[in-house]
Amino acid sequence: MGTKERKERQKAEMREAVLSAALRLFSDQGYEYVTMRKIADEIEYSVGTIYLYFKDKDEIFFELHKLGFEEFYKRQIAIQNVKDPLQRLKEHGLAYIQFAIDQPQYYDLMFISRIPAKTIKQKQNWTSGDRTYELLKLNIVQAKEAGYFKGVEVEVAAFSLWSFVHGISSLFVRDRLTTIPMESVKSLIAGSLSFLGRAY
Amino acid sequence: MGTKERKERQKAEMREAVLSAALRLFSDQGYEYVTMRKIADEIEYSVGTIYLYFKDKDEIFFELHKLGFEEFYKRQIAIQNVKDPLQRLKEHGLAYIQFAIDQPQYYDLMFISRIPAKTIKQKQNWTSGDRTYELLKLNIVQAKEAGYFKGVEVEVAAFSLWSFVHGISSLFVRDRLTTIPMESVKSLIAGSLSFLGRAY
DNA sequence: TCATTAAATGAACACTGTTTATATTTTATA
DNA sequence: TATAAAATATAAACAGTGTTCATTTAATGA
Repeated sequence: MGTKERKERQKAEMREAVLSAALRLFSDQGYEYVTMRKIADEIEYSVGTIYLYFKDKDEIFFELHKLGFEEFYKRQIAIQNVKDPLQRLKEHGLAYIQFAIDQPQYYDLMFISRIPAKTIKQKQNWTSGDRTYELLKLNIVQAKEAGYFKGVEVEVAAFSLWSFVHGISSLFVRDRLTTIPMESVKSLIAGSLSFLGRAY
Repeated sequence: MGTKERKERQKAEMREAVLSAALRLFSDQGYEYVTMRKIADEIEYSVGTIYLYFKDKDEIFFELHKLGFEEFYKRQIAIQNVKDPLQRLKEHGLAYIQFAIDQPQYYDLMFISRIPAKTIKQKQNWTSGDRTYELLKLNIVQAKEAGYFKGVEVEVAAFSLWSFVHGISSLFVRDRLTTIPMESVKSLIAGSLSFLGRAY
């Protein structure tokens, strides 16, 4: 009598197949090149079928969004073994920017793309993002305990650091640094992180 | 025999009308809501006519891009009368962010929107942007002369400051700060600029 | 076996930017 | 001034987009 369970499993598999196809297209060419018909072709189903498993394209968008944040969080956690609080904070920033460089499409989706109006209201969606932000704040608190960030509120420091790395990342991802050769960009980024360190 | 001149004037007027309609739609709803047909409706011509005056939609995009940079540059210049080099630099940053808050659609177009592939190669396009960047570097040099930014390369400082204000601006423009009430955002921005000042 | 339910389809809708054959208007010349 | 030539404007068409829906096909349980 496990037909119900099997059906649910099949439904999950179908969703998985759609997402995996979307991800494949997405990683290759970026989000705007992912069309419903291309996904349908990829999984060898008709367009209409996708709409039996996903409300609309935005729902697929949001699932990718979630996947991106999971990968992102993993990378940030991996940095937590660095002992020195200051060094850890720097690695944190570096890992942030490196993610944007390695996975520009994901970074775009997560931090730059216009968020569908419907999605905004669901706060729950951002928990994966909040998680990393909490991690950043924790690292700042620990740096404070080690004597840094004297007289700076944690909220202000966190906002500043986020803005900074996001600024660099988004300029890179949206091709505003193309006049600068890639090598120079790397040394500029390194220099900038050092410069920001003076404010700690 | 002034028919040639008149024709040229009429051509310019038509381009002007198209741009002004595009700008109107654009300022109201943002770039993605500007369609060729809506522009045509607005100026009471058929769609095809627009293509006699503009190669494609990107050309209209780029004209708006230029207009935005002009307004942007004006604002930056207006700040140059501030005497104290440090204060001037801060006002510079504030003016930058304020532009993004006042004219989010323009800011988006200038610093966030994907640049059409064709446009990238025309370096000349970015002169208006370069102009402001040169102004920033000049202000940094002058701050250096006043004893700030010791041991920091001008290029690094300029890149850092730009990344910072762009980070804030683009998070704001692309709705990544919606969980924070607007009042808090303002004080966060003020706090951040002060925090960054510690690195000077 | 067969009626009922679920799943999949492909055509259609309304929209997008762009092209093009056709029609209209303006210009210059005979 | 009449007319051929050139410039300008138009509407329809093309290929693409996300989405919907009547219809067909497949799976289910009595």
